[in-house]
Order: sequence, then C-alpha cells, then structure tokens
Amino acid sequence: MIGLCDMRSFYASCEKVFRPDLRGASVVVLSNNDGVIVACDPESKAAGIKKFEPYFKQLELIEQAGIHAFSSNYELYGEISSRIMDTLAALAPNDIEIYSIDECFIDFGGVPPEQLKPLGRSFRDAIWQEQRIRMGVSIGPTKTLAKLGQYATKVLPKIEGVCVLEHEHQWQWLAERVAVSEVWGVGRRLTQKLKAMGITTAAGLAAMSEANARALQGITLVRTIQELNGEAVIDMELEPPPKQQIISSRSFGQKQTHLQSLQEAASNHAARAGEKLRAQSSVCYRLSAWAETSRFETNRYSDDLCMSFPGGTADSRTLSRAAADVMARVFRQGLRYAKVGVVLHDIRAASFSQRDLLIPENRASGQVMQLMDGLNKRFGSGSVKLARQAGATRFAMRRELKSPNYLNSWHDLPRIRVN
DNA sequence: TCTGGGGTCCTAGGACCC
DNA sequence: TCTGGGGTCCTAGGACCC
Repeated sequence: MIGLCDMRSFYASCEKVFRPDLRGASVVVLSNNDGVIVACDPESKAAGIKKFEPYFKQLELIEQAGIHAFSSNYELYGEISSRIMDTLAALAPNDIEIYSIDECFIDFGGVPPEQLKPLGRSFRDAIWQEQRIRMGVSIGPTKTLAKLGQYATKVLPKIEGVCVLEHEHQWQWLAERVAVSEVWGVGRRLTQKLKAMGITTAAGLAAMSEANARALQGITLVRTIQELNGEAVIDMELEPPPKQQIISSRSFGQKQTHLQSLQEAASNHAARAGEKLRAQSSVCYRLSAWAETSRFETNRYSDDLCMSFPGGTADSRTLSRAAADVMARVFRQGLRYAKVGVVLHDIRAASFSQRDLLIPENRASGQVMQLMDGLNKRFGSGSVKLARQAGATRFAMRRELKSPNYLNSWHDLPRIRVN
C-alpha cells in the first residue's frame, strides 16, 4: 500500500504558523512578482478567490472580504517543508518519496491492514504537534488511488483527515462520487474532452478501454486508468530520476528594454540551470534560450535559438556565454521584454559523455564548478558568480507583501513581548 | 505605473536517410 | 488511371503538475 501525505493549503498555512493572530482568518499567497494567487486557504476559497488568477483582478474582493495577502516566501516554506519531511521520514515504516514541497508518498508495504488507519492518524497528529500544519493522509494500492483518497479527506469530515482505501468496493464507491477533473493526471483540457464523451466521474474514466485511452491522451492516460483499477504501474521514486530537460526562467518585475539586461538575466538562468545539471551529475549537449514580451500585449513577440556543445558541457561559463549569445541574436530594439529563460536539452550522465578528439578537454572545468557550487552552498547562492551575471538586486522580484524569514534569518526571528 | 508563475514530460508530424 | 516503404531524429506545441 502507498500513502500520500498532503499539507493543507500549504503556503497559506505556513504564513499562519508564526502568526497565531491569523488562525481562522483568510489568507492567500501570491506567485513570484506578486502576479497570480498560488495558494488560498478554505476561508478565502469560500469568499470566491480563484487560484492561478491574477492578483490585481482579485484585489477588490481581497480588500472587501478582509483577506490577508502575502508575497511568496519560499525560504520559509522550504524550511518548514524540510522539517515536515524529516519528521515523516523518521516515522515512516519504509521509504518516502518527496513528491513536491507539500506532498510525499510513503511506502506502507508490510504494514498489517488494521494498523494503516491508526498509523496515518499518528502521522497527522505528529505534524500538527510539531509544525502546526494540517495534513491529510490517504492510503491505497496505487499512487493514483492514494491521490483520489485525498479528496475524501477534504470533503468527509467524519474520517478526520485519514482515508484508507483497502478493498476494491471502497475505491469504487469513492470513484463514483469524485469528479473526473480531480483525478491525478487529468487536467482542464482532458476534462472537457471526457465530458464530450459522457465521462464525468473517476469511475467513468476507470471503465474506459485501453485503446480509447491511448488514442485520447497516449501512454499517460493508459497508466492513470490502470492505477484507478488498482494496478500499480507508477512506482515509488526513492531518488528522483535525472531530468531530461532543465528549465530556468522568470518574468521580470519591470519590463526590460536593453540587450545587456536580457544578457545578464539569461546568464543568471544559465548558471542556475548549470547548477541543477551538475547536481544530478549530468552534462548537456544543447541549450536554447528565449526572450518574450508580455503574453497580453497585442503585438506579442517571442524568439528563441538553440546552441549546441558537441563535446557536452556542465560548465556555467560555457552555458552562460551561449545564453548571452542567443540574447544578442534574438534581441530587438524597442520591445518591452517581460521574460527570458534558458532550457538545457540532450542531457546525459557525465560518466557516459564521449570525449571529442577535436575538442580540447578543459580539465579544470569540473574543479572550478565544484568549487563554485561548494561556496554557493555554504555561503548562500549567488556568493560566487560570473561577471556576466546580474547583481543580486538587479532583477529583484516584486515582493511587496512578504512575511519575515522567521526560520532563516537572525533579524527575522519571531519576537515575544512580555509585559 | 499598471499589473498576468514556473517547471517537466509526451507525442504528432516534419525532415531526412537509405 | 492511379499508385509509391520504413526508420530515425528533431522540435514545436500540448498537457499536466504544484
């Protein structure tokens, strides 16, 4: 059996941990640059707040309803997350897979069925006790059914946040009552297509033939259906598989009009992507970079170019030079750029990389990068960077409503006033 | 002032080769 | 009059996730 632990409205809950005055209040959390709302608690949802809709469009509602809005504080969420995951890893009977910042799968293999529910409940209690974060625990024979069980923990108060789907009739009962859009792997587009075919519930999807599923959405949907029927085909991933593609991109806080700005930003992204590449001991053979104006401008413009590295590279200097070169070639005077980004493709394990007879090997490259990564890890990212990269505050995000870094900064430690 | 996230994987279809 | 293969590589765009 596989369990799924899911933190309730995680970012919004984190904002309440050090603000007891906000417990019971409505809270939303904004994306980078205060662009869209990425997290809302049940209270703000009830007030009509929509996730992934622009903040500025919901500002009026937020003020009217007395909702507290926060810029995202990833330092805080990341720290709380890692404490939670440590606690769960220590409690878990077997391995855990950290699936996202607020979710993890737990392998419950070998646990007697009658102990699943009490165990799930004890995990939930432990996280509330130690971190003051609400968590739902759902357990089923497959990851997709465990995900489905989360729905039950949210809408059925009597199960008190813990759902165990042990027998087929239990998940069938649930699948008949859950909208197909709630199924893991079913997004907006697929929901529409399924609706046109008369499929509106998870049970309806589970009954679809493999041929139809393959035609409709390929192998991913076939797997989803197998999992809905209790056949585990999506394995636990104890260590994340190496990425086949690495992206770093970000919208600017303010529109940029100069080539040099784009180059500095693209260099940042190349360096960040390079860090991720080295972290998984890979090299890449191609890099593409792009620059775009706002999606919402009438004359939307976007251009990209690809550069290749015949011998493969994981060196931030090579990557950032390539990214800056791309910017020089796609840049157009007079445009207001909203975003640039870098993608690494053709990623292979560094140990398998072929050396090219005609390309001199830079023996020092690995050592220089290792040193750079080590310093940045120890003294904070950005402590050592390339001259081509932007200064730390150059492209500061708009984060006007950020809470203090309660857990990562001496200056931001919570203060308690004793009268 | 004037606003609109970030990241990953899959696949259909084009281009090309023999 | 009307037909004509099979495979690989590459990439843009689609779709999904949180």
